[in-house]
This record gives sequence, C-alpha cells and structure tokens, in this order.
Amino acid sequence: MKNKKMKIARLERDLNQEDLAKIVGVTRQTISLIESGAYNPSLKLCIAICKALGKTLDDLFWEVEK
Amino acid sequence: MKNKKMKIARLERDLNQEDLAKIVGVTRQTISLIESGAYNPSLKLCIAICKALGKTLDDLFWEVEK
DNA sequence: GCGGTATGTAAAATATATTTGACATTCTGC
DNA sequence: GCAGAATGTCAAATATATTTTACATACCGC
Repeated sequence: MKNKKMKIARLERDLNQEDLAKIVGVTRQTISLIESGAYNPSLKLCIAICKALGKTLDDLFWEVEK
Repeated sequence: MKNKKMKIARLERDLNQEDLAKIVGVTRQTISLIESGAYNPSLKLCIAICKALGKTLDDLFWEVEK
C-alpha cells in the first residue's frame, strides 16, 4: 500500500526525496520507504511531513477507501 | 503536551483505557502513555485508534494551535 | 550511448515504541 | 472510611522504526 498522496504532494512542491528528508530531519531512505509503504512512520514524523508539504494528516495519511 | 482530544473521544464512547487497548490491539500502558503525551505512536496505531473512536487523524492528532 | 540525478533497496547498527509485570495513586460508589 | 475500578508510572525485555553505508536501476538531457 504505497503512499501515493504523499508523493504527489511532494512533487507539487517541487521537492525530491532528499530535499524533503532534509526539511523534516530524516534520511532520504526513510522518505523513500514511507512513500513505498515499507514502514509506518511515527506520528511526529507524519506531522513534520505534513507541515513541510502544506497538508494535514487527513490529506496525506488517512485512507478514505475502506 | 497531553492528548486531551483523544481522552475526550474515548470517554464519549464510554471506554476505559483497557477497553480501547483491547480494541486496537495494544496494552493499556500504551494507551495511557499516548494520552499523557509520553511517546509518539506509530501511524498505524493512530489510525486504529481513530477508527475505534469514530474520528479521523485530524480530529485527534492534528494540533491546530501553533 | 553517456553522465548525472533521483529513486529503490539491502545489511548491520542504533534509537525508540511497545510489552510485560508490578506497584502506587486517584476516584467513586457504598 | 473501605473496596474495587481506573489510571500513572517504573524497569527490564522485545519489536520495530530509523540511520548509515552502499550498490543497483531508471530516467533525462546531451
């Protein structure tokens, strides 16, 4: 279950994974693994990513589809 | 930074910490520590809690106040 | 086709969330 | 006031997110 919404929001802001990683204070791999759905980030990290991308938790991490 | 919103949502549903813990599949201590702000839960756990309480991520875990 | 940039991924090490078990405190009904 | 239920918290153990280092691949302009 990839996180496509997060990837789209990142691209909308013209950021690559490394840029975003630097902004939120993690490594590029962590961003990559979250986008590819390989692991579940902590709430703090989710919030940092949302703020960096100008989105909310529901925007990026809430699954509408059942 | 306690999570008051989560505690209120839990009480609205007439659940104690142990009930909620059982529903989302963690221990009572984990719920207690999250409500008291002692640590940052994983996204998966946040979503499980939201669904158990009939709320969304923004409802329970998004900080409006700066 | 080549070189550089962006991304996926793997293994080992580290940090931290979560569990387990236990005890102390608070609250409430009686 | 007491008994029981709900909660706070601690220490040690375990699971897992995250880092570090590194390599492979895909893509794009040239």
